[in-house]
Amino acid sequence: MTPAGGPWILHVDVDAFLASVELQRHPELAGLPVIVGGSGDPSEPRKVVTCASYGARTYGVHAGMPLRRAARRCPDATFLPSDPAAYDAASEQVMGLLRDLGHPVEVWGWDEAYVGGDLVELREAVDLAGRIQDLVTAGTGLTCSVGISDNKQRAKVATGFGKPAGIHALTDENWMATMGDRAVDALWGVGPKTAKELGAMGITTVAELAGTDAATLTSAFGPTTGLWILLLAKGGGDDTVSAQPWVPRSRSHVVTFADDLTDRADMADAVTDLAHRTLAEVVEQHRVVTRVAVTVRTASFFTRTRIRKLDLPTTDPGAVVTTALALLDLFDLDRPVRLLGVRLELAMPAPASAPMPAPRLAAGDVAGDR
DNA sequence: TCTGGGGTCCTAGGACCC
DNA sequence: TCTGGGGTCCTAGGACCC
Repeated sequence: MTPAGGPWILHVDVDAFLASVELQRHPELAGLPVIVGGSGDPSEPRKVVTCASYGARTYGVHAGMPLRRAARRCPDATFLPSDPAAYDAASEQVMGLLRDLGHPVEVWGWDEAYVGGDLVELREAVDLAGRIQDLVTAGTGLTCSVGISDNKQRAKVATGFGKPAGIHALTDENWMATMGDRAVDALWGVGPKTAKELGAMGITTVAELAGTDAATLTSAFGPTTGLWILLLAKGGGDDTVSAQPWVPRSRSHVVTFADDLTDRADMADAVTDLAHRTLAEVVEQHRVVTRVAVTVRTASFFTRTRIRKLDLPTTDPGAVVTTALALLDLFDLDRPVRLLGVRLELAMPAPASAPMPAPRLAAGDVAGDR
């Protein structure tokens, strides 16, 4: 008998991606704890672990942990600087292998992708998952975990049960038995804040959330979010897999300073530099800036963002930098600044095939009739 | 032991217009 | 002149994810 659900979607997740790429490049470190982050110097303050190998994870080291704490927990680890170009290349290699299978591949960052297509029988999906694992390992030396379900959110949750290097399927038949008693934040898209708010409403488990009526959730979380988390709890989600390349909405850079800035001129210099760097990348991608945002984080971690729309979409450094500096000036800069950031929002290219929308004039809505 | 960097999407509220 | 109802644009802030 075929389990309810399908067509099936695979979520492919390369295990400990950054650390595993480094282990491929440094075979002598195989099996040893490897920690990627910062410039590779574990004594650096205000730097954190970007990725820990499974060897390092056994010491309690994980992504987001300050490097200095990681060094205390695992003094024998090898600390390596982050090398984005190497991860780009490895990622491209993995995604290329996936695409070669002939199914639609939706890339989700460096180390994740959804694979869709006409996988009607669960058996086919499981077979494909196994082939993907073999292919990726043969082609790159990396291992990956694969989750299978009939939508992306549930497939992603399934992957968690397969890690590392495993395959796991979540279907209508095993969803509640597997997830019902777990805390709501086990759902992909439900985080600590929503979990806390749900908790205050007496809803702590996935099964309880799934049994809550829609009106209760929409009044607490709004019409979109309320219905969405209800759908997630029932095992639902987005079931589309698009092979169309992702068009980024924005590009940004932030810097956390080793020592807080107190001099306004230094802050202006930093914002100018961030704006130039970010814009250069935008121009390289042949994109155009529509809005400029500046973020300031003070020593007390108080964080605020100011944003301004440009009069016209532009790639002019003068316009972008001037706007960024004007935004910086909107802040009270009388406290030490820990972080500054610049984000550039980008004009979305018009879809080539979409026809121009026809002008709409409804009866009784004639221009100038009021 | 203090808390990185790069993203996306949703909601709320004010301004403004019809 | 007052009032109601809708719609869009804009910014701020929150939440979440890798």
